[in-house]
Amino acid sequence: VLSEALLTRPDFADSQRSIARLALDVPVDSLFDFLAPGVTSEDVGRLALVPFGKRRCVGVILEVTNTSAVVEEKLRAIERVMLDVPALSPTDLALFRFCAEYYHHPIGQVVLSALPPALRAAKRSRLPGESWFRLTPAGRGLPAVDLAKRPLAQRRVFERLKMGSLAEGELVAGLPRAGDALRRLIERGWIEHTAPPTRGFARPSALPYKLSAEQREAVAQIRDALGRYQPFLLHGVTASGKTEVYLHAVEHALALGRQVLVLVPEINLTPQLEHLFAARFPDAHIVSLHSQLAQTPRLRAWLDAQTLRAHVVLGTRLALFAPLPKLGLIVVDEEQDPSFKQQEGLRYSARDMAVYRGKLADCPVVLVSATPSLESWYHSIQAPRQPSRYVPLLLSRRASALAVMPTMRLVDESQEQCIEGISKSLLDQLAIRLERGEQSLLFINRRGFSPALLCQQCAWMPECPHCSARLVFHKTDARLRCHHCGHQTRVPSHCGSCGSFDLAPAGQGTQRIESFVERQFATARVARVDRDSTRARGSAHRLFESARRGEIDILIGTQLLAKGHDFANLTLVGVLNADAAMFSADFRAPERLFAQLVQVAGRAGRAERAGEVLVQTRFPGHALYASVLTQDFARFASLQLEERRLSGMPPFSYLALLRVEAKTAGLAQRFAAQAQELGRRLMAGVSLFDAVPAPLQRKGGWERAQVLAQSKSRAAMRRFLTAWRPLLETTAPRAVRWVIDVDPLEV
DNA sequence: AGCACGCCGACT
DNA sequence: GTCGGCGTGCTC
Repeated sequence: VLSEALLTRPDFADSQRSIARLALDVPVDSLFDFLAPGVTSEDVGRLALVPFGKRRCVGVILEVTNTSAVVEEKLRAIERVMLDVPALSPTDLALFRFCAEYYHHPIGQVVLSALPPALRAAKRSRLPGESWFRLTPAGRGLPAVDLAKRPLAQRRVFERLKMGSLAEGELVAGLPRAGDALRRLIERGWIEHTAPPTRGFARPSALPYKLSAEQREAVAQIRDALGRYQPFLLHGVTASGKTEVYLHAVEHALALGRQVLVLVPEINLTPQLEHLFAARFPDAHIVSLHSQLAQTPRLRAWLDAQTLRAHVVLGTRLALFAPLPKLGLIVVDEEQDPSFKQQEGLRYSARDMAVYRGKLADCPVVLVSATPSLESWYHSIQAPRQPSRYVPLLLSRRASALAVMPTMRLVDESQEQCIEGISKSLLDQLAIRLERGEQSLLFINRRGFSPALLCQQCAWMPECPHCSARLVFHKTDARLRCHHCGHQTRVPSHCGSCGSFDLAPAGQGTQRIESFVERQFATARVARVDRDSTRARGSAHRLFESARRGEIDILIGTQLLAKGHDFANLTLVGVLNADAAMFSADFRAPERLFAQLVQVAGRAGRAERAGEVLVQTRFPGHALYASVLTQDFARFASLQLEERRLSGMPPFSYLALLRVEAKTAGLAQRFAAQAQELGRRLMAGVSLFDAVPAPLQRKGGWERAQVLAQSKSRAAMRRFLTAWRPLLETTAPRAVRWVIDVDPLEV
């Protein structure tokens, strides 16, 4: 009787075996169990190669147990634990878990999307860079006689490691078949991988930087917070020296032997910032991480971060997931920038997750902006005893006494003569700058020649066959392009509706402004900066450099141009289509316009010459412009917050958006409506808006609908989504694609 | 997501 | 009689 009972007790039967639970890149919110002989809880966080269906996948070991709910026959064995890659730390895993839970995204996809693509690919050759090795305790205690029996290469490796840990290169120098020797020694448990010794830093070699009183105060507060969790909102007008403040903070963190993570919105900004960091911290190893990096350098940077070789990781939102065992400071520059929110797959906000990561790592998180998001701003103005409070750090003046704020002026388009969308006042000012040998910038957030082609007879306009959008006319290569799906065609010779040959471009884009300006100012050196002109790798950098050297008189471009770049000789900025934001249904449009205008205005007059900004508008009386003109963010923010409070929008509520896509509008709409109905029955402190077509109803051949959920309580929203999602999973027809977007940017 | 299985229309 | 369409279901 006893033996029977023992045999049927699963935990007894299982106590001898080891089962690893892995995160795999499948859209299922569960872990997968594998037989894993010899794997212990020490291996949690390691990557492993497993057979999965007909495939073979890389997964991450998240748990090690000895029981499984899966029937015995189904369990398969791990093929190999990847011991050459260090394990992800418990803190890294905690971040992934939180991310999966908060964004209601499958854990496996969160974990795997955080890994560099080179590690995700199952078939992988040697890791780049150098591994470091050391003797294990068993190796140190190894009797000399045992060693004497080993082949020569193994003995030599062993001898070399007696002196301390070594990089692979030095370890195997001059040894034949050294790879085998290393493997054998690892198998015997005599040597193991280890982290390379951390390099110490010399103090920054550059001259001491003179900080203003405000800057010093800001640095002091961040420095005092090193070693504990504390978010800051570093808010300063453009050119107030925000970068200098966080560089000082970085210096303090490095001096304590901590690693630093710096997130920036644009790939374009990383080389510039990398140079700045390299110059300031010559002894620190600075790596950058962004999606344009080739696989091998990206893997290398990632491993450098994980093995403590890198002191500073600088990158775009994906750098948030870089493993940093000694993380001591996080900086999010231009924290309001929409590019911190990923718009497909795992729809995470790198800024919000950075704050959580700071909590996990017990370190300060510095959000930096001249025009903070209203969410961050609201956190920073709440009563000091509020636990969620971000400590405000204010820089109210430009750093150089000589650099005055640019003046802003509205130009009423309805009162002025405009040629090709440019007013007489702006043309006059451009002429003046040319005469003085100063640079100008024309900002128009629309690439192409004109946003539409218009039949002069019947007002027909070519539209994208896959999207509910007009095709944009690109004159340089005589094509019509869809800016939403990439579809393109030749320019039609005649109207698709009435057959007339009288088709004309309607409205202005960067190309049209460029050609007009070139005609108007024949001697001026004109350059256009948009996604089309900077497609080739490095071309953006070359354009900016050439502008910086003063080889360009008039820059014309989209928001690519608005960010971060300093042109000392630039004294005039013209803004051409600011009004577009007024027609947007999105409740964040004013906030974005304000940020964009302040940002682009910040390009003017960064040195001693005063800058001037002309904003062309048809609505000069609009309330929004009153606060833009003063560039008074606090005033703008308090007006906006009042509106948000009245409308119950964030930061006074939390939003989640169910986005539905299907091949027919009916199907998308039906599922959205059904989802709303299902949700309505669960409701607990969450209100659901009616299912509606998405702002861009058709995109890339998919019809889109959406349901907005709103709640006063973040916890209630989380509970609601947790209950709603399984209902959607079981009821969604296969022809429907759907995703829950938590804290959506545009609704 | 992949990748199989499976059950109905046009082809050697 | 087979090739292949994509609907349905599973992967430890």
